[in-house]
Formats: sequence, C-alpha cells, structure tokens
Amino acid sequence: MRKNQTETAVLGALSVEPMTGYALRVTIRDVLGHFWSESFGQIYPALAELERRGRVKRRGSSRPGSSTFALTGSGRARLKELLAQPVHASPPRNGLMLRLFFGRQLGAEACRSLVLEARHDAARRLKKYEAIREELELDDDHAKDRPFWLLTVSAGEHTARAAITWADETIAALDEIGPSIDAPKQRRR
Amino acid sequence: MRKNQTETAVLGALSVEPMTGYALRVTIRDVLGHFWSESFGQIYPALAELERRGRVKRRGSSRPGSSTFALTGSGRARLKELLAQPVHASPPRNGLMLRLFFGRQLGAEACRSLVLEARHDAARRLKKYEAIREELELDDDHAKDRPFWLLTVSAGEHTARAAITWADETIAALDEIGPSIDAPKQRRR
DNA sequence: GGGCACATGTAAGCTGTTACATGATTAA
DNA sequence: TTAATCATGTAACAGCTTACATGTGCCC
Repeated sequence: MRKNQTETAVLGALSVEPMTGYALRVTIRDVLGHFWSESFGQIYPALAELERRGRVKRRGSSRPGSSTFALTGSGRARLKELLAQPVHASPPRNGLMLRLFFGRQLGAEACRSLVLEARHDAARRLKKYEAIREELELDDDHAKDRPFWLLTVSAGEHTARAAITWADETIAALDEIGPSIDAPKQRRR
Repeated sequence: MRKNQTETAVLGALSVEPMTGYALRVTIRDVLGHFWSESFGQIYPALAELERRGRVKRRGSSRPGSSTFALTGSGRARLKELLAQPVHASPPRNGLMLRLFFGRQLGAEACRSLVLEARHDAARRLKKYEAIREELELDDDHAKDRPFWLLTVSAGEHTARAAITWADETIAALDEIGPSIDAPKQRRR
C-alpha cells in the first residue's frame, strides 16, 4: 500500500509526457479512469514530495502561475522500481454483490432492478472502450505505448462483456425464483 | 459511503443466523470474501453501536466470555433500508492494469509474468467457485438464501473465465510486441 | 464583464488497517 | 503443557475524500 500508489500513477503519467498538476488530474481521471483513480487532494502533495526528492523537475511556466513537471532520470528509475513491485490487490467491496447475496431480505424485484442497472452500466462501458480503441488507432503520437494501452482496453471489454452475459442469465434466474419467494400471499387472487 | 457499509455487512450476516463477533469475522472473510471485506477492527465497534441502537440483541453466552448477537425487528428493518440504498461504486484501483498501462517502462517480459500470474489467480478462483457451488447444492439449511448466493457465485465464475480468456489473448499479444521493443540490441547475435 | 476552463494548493474529517493486549477453552 | 482456536476489544496511524480558498487567462 503506502502512498506508493499515488506516486506510481503520477510518475507513470509523467513518463508519457510532461504536464502540469492540473493536466495530471484530468489525465488520471480521463485516461486511467477505467481502472484507476486518484483523489485530487493527493496529487499536489505527491508532486511536491517528488520534486523534493528530485524525481521530477519543475519547468518554467507555460503561463504565469503554472508549471510543467517532467520526469528526471532518477524519477524514471523510481517508476521502474515501483512498477516492478508486487501487485497489491485491494480488498474487494462490491456493493451489488452484497445486495444480491442478501437478496432474500431485499426482495427479488429490487434485485432485478439492480442487475438491470448493472447491465446498462456494462453496456455503456463496452461502447466507451470501443470508442477508445478507435481513437487509439488514429493516435500516432504514442505508437510505442499503444500496444500496452490496448491491453487494458481489452481487459475492460472482456470484463464488460462478461458482466452483460452474467446479467442476462441472472435476470432469467430471478424471474424464476422471484414470484415464489417475493409474493406468495397473492398468488392467483 | 459512511460506515453504512460495515453496518450492512454485519446486519446481513446476522440475518442468515445469529452468531458471535468472532464468527462474524470468520464468516465475512470466508463467505463474503469473494466480493467483500471488512477490517476486523471495525466489526466490534459496529456491533456495539448496533446494540446501542437496538438493532441487535446480545444473547447469553454460549460459553463464558462470549455472546451471540441476533437481529431484532428494528435490525431487520434497518437492513432492508440499507440494502435498498443505491449502490455506491468504489473508485477502481487495479494495480495490474496500472502496470500494464505503463508496460513500456516496465518491459514486455515483466508484463508477461504479471499476466500469467493473473491467469493462475483467475483459474484458482474459478475452481473455488465451482467447489462453493457444489457445497451449496448439498446445504439444505439455507434453501431460501441459496438462489441468491448462487447469483454471486455465478458472477465470480463469469468474471474469472473472462479474466482467463483475456490473459491468454494478452500473452499472445505480448509475445508479438515484446521482442521488438524490449530487446532490440541483441536481435540475432 | 461574466462565466468557464486552467491552475495550485490546504485542511478537516472520515474510513480503514494494523498491531497490540488479554484471556478462555480445546486438542495433541 | 503447550499450541491452536475461540473470543473481545482498543489505539495509533495511514490513506483518502471533500470542501474550501485563491487566482489567471480566454472567449463570448
């Protein structure tokens, strides 16, 4: 754990191209957003700390009151070191699964709604991944990074498709178990 | 967010059957573990708070120094209320994807290892889900809960299978991009 | 001149993890 | 008898989120 996590994301983003702290916020949100998030309150402190240690260098302002940060040699080395560290799986906390697991208390109908919603979300994500894929094909600036970026897009696509299949199966299953548990009192009134 | 999360998990577990705080720890780890986690440091305080509010009742000790907690009527109502609240998606933090995204810095070979490891993990999880499924088929005590529990097992299976497929594709892709970027200096020595 | 996007930070507060402290019971 | 498991808690700390404070430049 440690705040290595933030450090890695910040150094990584700067390894693609130098940018301001603000641009870092936006990049992490828009580009890494499918699998990563940083609370913005951490980015500036992390950047300051990295500067203090000589991992990044603050370059003159593109305009007053702003500065662009670039990786130093030591910063690039540190990034490689961080990336080589073992992946620390964050403990799972899936609110949807928690609700389904206690679905007997929640009721089959409410479960159905939740699953439908999850299906919509997954479908929306899938479309987005396809859009990103197309966008990447046209982007010649990052040809060296692209193959790696596509791996993460592919992971998103696989996950989203699995979620859709699961949701469809689950809705069918809920239709079967639903009536018998949820509304036993008004069967054929 | 709020500690509603812990409250929901604790009340939910107690809705299945009354148990001690210790059993709660074990149950949450072993039964909900596929999609949920609670830090144990929170369980006892949450339990104390729930007792104070009359959501759970502490029943005589099964043995000295221990007490069994059971849901009260108000506790069951509270659980339903909590389950009906919108799912709050926790911000994603996938360390594997972060490493792959910056795979150019890490190197294709190291990426390959990470993906292989992920494949092993997914295969192991898949086997575990199948074991849980079989175990559930034999368990007559929780017939009413079972259909809902199976939904979460199914989700795990779909996710794990998707991860395996993705990993296989990804390893193939890395084999293609790997050599040309990673070891250009010693091509055909 | 008004609003929006760019830009940099700080502080309070909540959440969650980890390690510790303590003791009873049971099985080898 | 000693190790493992059952059992209940507390305290310190690390990490993250949210809201706030402040200011510039650009476009309509």
